[in-house]
Amino acid sequence: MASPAGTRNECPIDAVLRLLMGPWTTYILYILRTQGPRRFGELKREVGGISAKVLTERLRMLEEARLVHRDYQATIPPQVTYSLAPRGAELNPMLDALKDIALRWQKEDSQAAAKQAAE
Amino acid sequence: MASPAGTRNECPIDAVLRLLMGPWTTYILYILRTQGPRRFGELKREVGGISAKVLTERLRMLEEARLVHRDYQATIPPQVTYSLAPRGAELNPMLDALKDIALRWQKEDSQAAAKQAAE
DNA sequence: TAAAGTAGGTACTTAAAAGTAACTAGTGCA
DNA sequence: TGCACTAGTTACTTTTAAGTACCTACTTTA
Repeated sequence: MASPAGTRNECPIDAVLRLLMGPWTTYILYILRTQGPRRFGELKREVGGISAKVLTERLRMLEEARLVHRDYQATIPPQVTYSLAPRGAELNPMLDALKDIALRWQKEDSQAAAKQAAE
Repeated sequence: MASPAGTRNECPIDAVLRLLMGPWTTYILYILRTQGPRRFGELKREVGGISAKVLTERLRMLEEARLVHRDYQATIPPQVTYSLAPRGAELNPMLDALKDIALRWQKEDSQAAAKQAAE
């Protein structure tokens, strides 16, 4: 990935998009947003299909970016709970706006496809 | 990329994010948004560092998603002009909101880093 | 005559990301 | 006794995306 200095490397929009882009990421945030705090195992089951490795990677990245908060209880067995941090909640209006657009486009496209099929 | 059916494959937010996520994509849209319609070669020079292959890929993808409009004039040499389509403009409020958040976080983080260094 | 510009396409290589499987420690349970 | 549970980690393999380099046809310009 060349991306010479002075172009997109310093673009703050890209920095945020890079957090959201990988597979599963928005889905993880969606679950924490709508279902509330979740433990590692619950999250893994609810996301469905994600490996422990990738889930850990995503959570570590989101934690480092302070979108998600990690609460570790050193009980036996250990209990780790993830929740949406304030910064994660700041994304909500943006994600809602994005969802509106995405749903509208999806609807438009399926209507166009149906019209196409009827002709 | 496993992503079993019924999870993120059908998530419309992910469908839109997948359009924006690759390197260069938001930068291409940014140029069309702020500088207006641009020809292929101009775009390539202004993005700076992108290869013709990847620029073509991105433009084809954005065209297929109807975010960008491609105007081909079969002159010699051919003249191809790309412009932001209505759908591309629909993203503007969302991208502006994202930019606000991204700039705020960047500022917060650099202030925190400066404070850290001063201690 | 040869280079440069037009808008790409094609083949090949490389690097990053994702997936898979096995492993950890300590306890509860059958 | 041995498996399952907790929340991961590690090593290895595969897939995907991106980068590099070279090619096209036709014209203008030096």
